[in-house]
Amino acid sequence: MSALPKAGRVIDRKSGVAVWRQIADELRAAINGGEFGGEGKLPGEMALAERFGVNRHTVRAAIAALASEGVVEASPGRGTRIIRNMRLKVPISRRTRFSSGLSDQATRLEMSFVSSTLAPAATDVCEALNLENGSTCLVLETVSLVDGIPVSVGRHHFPTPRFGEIDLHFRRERSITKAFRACGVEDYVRASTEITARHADEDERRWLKLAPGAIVLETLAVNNDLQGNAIQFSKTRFASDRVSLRVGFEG
Amino acid sequence: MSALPKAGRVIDRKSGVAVWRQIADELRAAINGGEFGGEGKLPGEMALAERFGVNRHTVRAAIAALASEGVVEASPGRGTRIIRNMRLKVPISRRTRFSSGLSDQATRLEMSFVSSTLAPAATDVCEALNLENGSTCLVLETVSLVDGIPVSVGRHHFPTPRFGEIDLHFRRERSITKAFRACGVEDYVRASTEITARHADEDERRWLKLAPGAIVLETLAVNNDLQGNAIQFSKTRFASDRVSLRVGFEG
DNA sequence: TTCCTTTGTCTATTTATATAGACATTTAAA
DNA sequence: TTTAAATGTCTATATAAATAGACAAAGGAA
Repeated sequence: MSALPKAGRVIDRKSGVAVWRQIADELRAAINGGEFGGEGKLPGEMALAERFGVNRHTVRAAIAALASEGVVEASPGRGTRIIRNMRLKVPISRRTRFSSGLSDQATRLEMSFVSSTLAPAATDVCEALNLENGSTCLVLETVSLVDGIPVSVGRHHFPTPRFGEIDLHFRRERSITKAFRACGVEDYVRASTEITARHADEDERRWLKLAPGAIVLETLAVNNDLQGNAIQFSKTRFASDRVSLRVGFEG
Repeated sequence: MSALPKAGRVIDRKSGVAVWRQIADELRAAINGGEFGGEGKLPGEMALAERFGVNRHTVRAAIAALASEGVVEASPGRGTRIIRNMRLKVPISRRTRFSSGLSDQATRLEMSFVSSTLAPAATDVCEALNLENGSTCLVLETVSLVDGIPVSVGRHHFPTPRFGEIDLHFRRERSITKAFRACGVEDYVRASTEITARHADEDERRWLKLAPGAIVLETLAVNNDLQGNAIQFSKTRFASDRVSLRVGFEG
């Protein structure tokens, strides 16, 4: 829609967002978009300052933020190298489990246990799971790491008494699919998923090691067993600059 | 995960995001989450200042930002009323068209024409549509309005020569489904969708009337005709605080 | 080596953000 | 009408962000 080439200044100075942070976000997006992929390093600070129409020191602040995220590494004389530039494609389809669709994109996949609680579920959870209002659910909280980098935090609700001890199985197996199997559920399918985006809150920033102001993609999903009973309600929040959600309808 | 009640201060002062903007985003999220739904108005400025641990003037800056977005309206003596608090649920399923899944949530649905262009398509578009690299596509740009509020901007690619004049049909019908029908496509299905989130750029802010720093949900979708030929590649960007994407697998 | 480029560090100045307090204005309720 | 509670508007001050310039230090290439 814009007639200008992308060299123009895309900085908004009345937004309540510091210029260095806007530049850091632009650069992160450009890196993830592969703009500097060939060389593997950023243009010089002076060149970036000219490109964004700001002072060199402002660019330095942006680069410092990216360096503290582990995205780039600067060294005098050599320039600023790009460390991480891939965005994981997370499949969202009728039958995808966490690990199966990712194994070709990463070498090390973990789903770690954070906590588990037995508590009455909120109204929306009960509705999603077709439970009577106030029913007790087992709530399991997890963090998923890909090659050691946290990509998502999940809060999973399971109806009791059927899955009242699924957390024990999960802690042993580190897999929800296997934990289900240990509870007698051979297979399950995704019934629905709702996706929103917003700024990460304090807890999400801590678990996902996100910079303040970062964005999370939140998915609300319901899984059914093969008899059509709702067996899991999950709220998963992905670090949006590390993933893209890939929705497929083939399965 | 946090043990504190939500009254605690969630403001990050080294984030590069102004405190008033953080508060505005928190309040918008709280409004959309229905926290003040019962009364239909915000707590007083002093109460909010105490809740966030900031000065009253900082809260005022946040409320001014929300007022300019049309989310709230303040008047002396009466307080700050909430104007808009609903988040549209946009269905993403195998067979959903823009208007069909939304008609029960809004009274007025429009899809307006912005521009159309005939041009060689980029590599990723050609791949998605199974075209030879550099093939010419018809590019249609649209804005979708729900009850007069813009919720998404779309850029749709159609292969030529088959759909070289679909823009004319769209301008007459204001519906992609009907425009397809005029081109001899009786029905079509969603083949894949990829979803990401990021900050809105200048053009998106203008078309969607978004505040600086706002978030958009971006979907990349491919539609096939019933013979399995890719006939449409669409990039749609939704104002994230006005919608949630509802993925369903029933159809 | 020498030269040039690149990042790192310092000082200084200007502008934007945030806090603090005082007081006016509007509205609804006692 | 009186009172209380709410937003609106001003002044003043402290802190953070951004700009500007100068020079040091490290790395790569001729």
